[in-house]
Amino acid sequence: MPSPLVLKLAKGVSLDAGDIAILEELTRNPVRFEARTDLIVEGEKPTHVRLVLEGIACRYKLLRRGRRAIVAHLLPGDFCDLHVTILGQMDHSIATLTLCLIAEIPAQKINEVISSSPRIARAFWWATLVDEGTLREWLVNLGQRRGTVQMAHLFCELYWRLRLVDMATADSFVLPLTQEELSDTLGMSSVHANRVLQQLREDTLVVMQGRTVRIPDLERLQDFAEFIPNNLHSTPKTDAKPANG
Amino acid sequence: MPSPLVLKLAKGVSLDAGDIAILEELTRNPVRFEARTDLIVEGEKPTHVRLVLEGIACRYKLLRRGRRAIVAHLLPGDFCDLHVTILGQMDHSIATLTLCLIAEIPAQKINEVISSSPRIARAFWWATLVDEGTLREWLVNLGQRRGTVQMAHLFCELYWRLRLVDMATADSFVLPLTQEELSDTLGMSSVHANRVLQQLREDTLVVMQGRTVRIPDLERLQDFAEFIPNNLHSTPKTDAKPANG
DNA sequence: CGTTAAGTTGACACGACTCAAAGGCGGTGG
DNA sequence: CCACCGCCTTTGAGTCGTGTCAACTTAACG
Repeated sequence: MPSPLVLKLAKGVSLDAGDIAILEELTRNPVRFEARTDLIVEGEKPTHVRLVLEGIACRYKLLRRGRRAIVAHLLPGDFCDLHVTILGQMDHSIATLTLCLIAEIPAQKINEVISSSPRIARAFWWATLVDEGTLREWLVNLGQRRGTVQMAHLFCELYWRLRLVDMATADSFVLPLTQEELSDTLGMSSVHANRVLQQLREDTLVVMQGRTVRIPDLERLQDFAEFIPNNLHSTPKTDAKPANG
Repeated sequence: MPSPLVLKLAKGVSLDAGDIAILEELTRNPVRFEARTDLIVEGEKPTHVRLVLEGIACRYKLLRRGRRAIVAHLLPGDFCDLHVTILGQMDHSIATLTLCLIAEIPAQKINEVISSSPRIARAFWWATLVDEGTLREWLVNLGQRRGTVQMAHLFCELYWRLRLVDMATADSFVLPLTQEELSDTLGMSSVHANRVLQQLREDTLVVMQGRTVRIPDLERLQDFAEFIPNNLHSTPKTDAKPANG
């Protein structure tokens, strides 16, 4: 079974067998982290490049009055700090949200890999740009939409991103986040997150069974959420059929 | 007089005379664009790499109900679309806000420059990471703070970023943006932006004289705004004295 | 079966949006 | 030099979304 890194990068850049072998090699000997564990804390200087193989992690910042802002979700196949070694110190922290398997790759190893294959170098750039695009999408979401639409948009994004690494079925995915964690990413109170979720369920835009989120009508949810799949740069351009069902 | 690109990059990475000459070369023959002109529109595929030399531009997305979300301010020294040629198409548009001088650099030229000097390559990476950090900072600003604090935070950011390219004095800078443009970046109505500005002036956190913003007490404004200069990765680490007064 | 974390509910306060209209300011042309 | 015009800024009033506080219910786990 291919690593999520290969699954993801292959959707943006075409890789040959040699590239894939090199990438798989990077993900050997992952380290296991319990849920809610800091991987690196604001102010530290990262020494390794980290890569999520299993589970969900997040970038976050702590603010006054005990508030926490989650500024990114790190899913399988996502780098935590590719090239951040260039900056003096972390401007945010990274923590696991669920139980995670993380590959820890020496920064030097990354540089070797980049110079060994221009396709891999390109793939890493692509991943960086996709992350940046996601960040802009979040910015629009937080700035311009109200609670229910925000939450719906987040669900659409998670659906497609998880789908990209074969972690979602055609109409559902597992979401192991608490309402408080959702509220920290959308910048709303957890009470309001709860009410927003109730609203979405009442309108049957989503159906929640335990920790799995089912989307009865993806078109309808995406329309409600003003969600444009293209902006993730990794979703099908014309139809909604993913590469690996 | 050095180009803003050199001024900016030199604060993150040490460059030698040869690097500087190469960078200056990139900024020859800029093109002039009137205020409120689209440079590139969502969906297009960029052919050139653009660089702001004078004026202020922005990244933006158009949304339903005629709303516009500004997701980044592009100041002198900022790249518009470094490496975005890797992605299929633009997921946002770029437009000037004021009269601008823009350098248009063939993508191939960028690649040549990067391979000619590892220091320049590093400097470009650094700039990309700084942009990403700014994006995260905006995310926190939009998600977690209320109107007046948001606006104060934006002013702090603009102050330091303009200072970086010698476009701000010790306690003031020129802000040629309308209240509507400010409101589009902070995700609030222009009416509310107006009231928020009145509040800041009443508290003498800022003094506005025409288009110049004066900050009587930077410490006080930054404290009010929860602004942490370090997060721009380009401001002094310990004291608040900039490199070029 | 007790304990703890997560989810749910209600009441109230306030920030922010909307609509609508009036005032200021800088341009342009007569 | 003044009148006009358009764009930006400012104001007011009413509505609605969201935050806060506090208590209660449910689920998870040993």
